[in-house]
Amino acid sequence: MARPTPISGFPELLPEQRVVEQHAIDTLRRTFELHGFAGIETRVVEPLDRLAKGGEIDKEIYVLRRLQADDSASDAGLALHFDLTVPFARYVLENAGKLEFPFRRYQVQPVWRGERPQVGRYRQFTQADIDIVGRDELPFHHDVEVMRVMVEAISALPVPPVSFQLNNRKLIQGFYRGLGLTDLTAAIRVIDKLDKLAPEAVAALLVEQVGASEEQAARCLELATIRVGDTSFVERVRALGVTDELLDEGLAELAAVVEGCASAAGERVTVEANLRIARGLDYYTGTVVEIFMEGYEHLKSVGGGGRYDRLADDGRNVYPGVGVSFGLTRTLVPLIADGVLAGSRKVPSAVLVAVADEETRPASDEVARALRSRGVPCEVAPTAARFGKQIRVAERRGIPFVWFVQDDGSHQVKDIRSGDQVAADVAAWVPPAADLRAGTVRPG
RNA sequence: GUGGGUAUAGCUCAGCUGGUAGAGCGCCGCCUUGUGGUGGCGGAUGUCGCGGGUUCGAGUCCCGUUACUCACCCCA
Repeated sequence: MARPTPISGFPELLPEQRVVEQHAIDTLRRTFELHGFAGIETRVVEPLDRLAKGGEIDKEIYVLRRLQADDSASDAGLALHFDLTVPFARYVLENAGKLEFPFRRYQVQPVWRGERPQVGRYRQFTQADIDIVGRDELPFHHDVEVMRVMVEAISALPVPPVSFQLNNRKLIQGFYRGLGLTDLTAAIRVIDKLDKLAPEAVAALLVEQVGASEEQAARCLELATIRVGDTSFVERVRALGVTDELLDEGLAELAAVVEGCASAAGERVTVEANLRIARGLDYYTGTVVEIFMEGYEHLKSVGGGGRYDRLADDGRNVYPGVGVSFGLTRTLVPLIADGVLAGSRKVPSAVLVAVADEETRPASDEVARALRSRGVPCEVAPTAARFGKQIRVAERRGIPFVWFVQDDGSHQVKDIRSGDQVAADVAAWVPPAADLRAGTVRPG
């Protein structure tokens, strides 16, 4: 059979690359759990009518169908989830009686979208989400909290610096209302084009499509170009002379989030108020965030999220939520491809136990057993080849140590990077902590 | 969904106006008979994406097809 070819948009990693992803997941999980977020995993399918809400994303949904399905099949109308928020909202409703609110959870799972793949854009990709959801109400301080947790989580990853660009929908909405603009959605859509169009062109569109006066359009642009790393945006917005209650509320909230995240931020993660960030999705009602990675701005955001006052609604209760999503695949796959990140070795083993000849393989097996009993990952040489070849087996796999059982029954362990070989006690030897497990390295 | 590019060894690629396929790296062996890496010598490997056409002859030209890839759209 001819060699199979990859399927575009469905990335697969080699073992030494998977190490990077696994390490990132472990790191995120540690931070999430430190903050009391519970891990859940939802099924990968949802009823199609729950996923399809009339958005453009609809046509990107993969539906599930049995090859021999007839119309009455019970799996008719199932589809793969395209994010983790919709399944989570459903999960909350389904288990509302068994969950404690406010409920905080993290979730790291693949999602599927039938888009045309490109760099950083896949049809199957893994997201890491954290959300906090309340019943009927969710105090604002959770907005600050959830952003802080993600700032901390990403800070612990060995990725290039990332930037949290924060805004608040109340601020935008209040500003536009105070300005006298009515079609908020249209205005946001036009402002979003600042990426591609010159400010003058955007202003023209505001006049044409949103019905703004030239004066109003100018004000909108002034707002949209405010971008600062502290709370000084409050004064700058006020200076624009628009007054509105909702605007005040939005300003206060955004200031609180920016300030709250500042102490968690550092060299690896910066936080800014960027008043042109809106996010396309309609369900955001307050805090919004988009995350960008330095040197990888062409990927667009590597994460995003915000506040949604109606995450879920069962008719009796509403469940407001606030959350952030981090695109693991989008972040990691390009970094791995560029050689920015790599696995430290191809196998978990820290030690290869050499085999002198097949008659003494049991002695080598015994060494491995002893090492494993102390938590040292190791494997026994596949063949009793010349020692030079056995060392090469280790070298190819990136295994740092080779263990030899001498003819007289004594033991030696060799660090094949330095060539140093020393006597070792099979009942006590452990590798340096840095060599114990495969990890992520930055070759560049 | 729309438009462009590409497809040759494990990898990166060369192969001119058509004449039975190459390099570098990697891999294997030996120099080196129980200790790798450097060096020297030797060696193996391809349905040239797939199908059809033109031709005495196609990796090369034409048509089709599939896959990958880039851009638009949109998003993590």
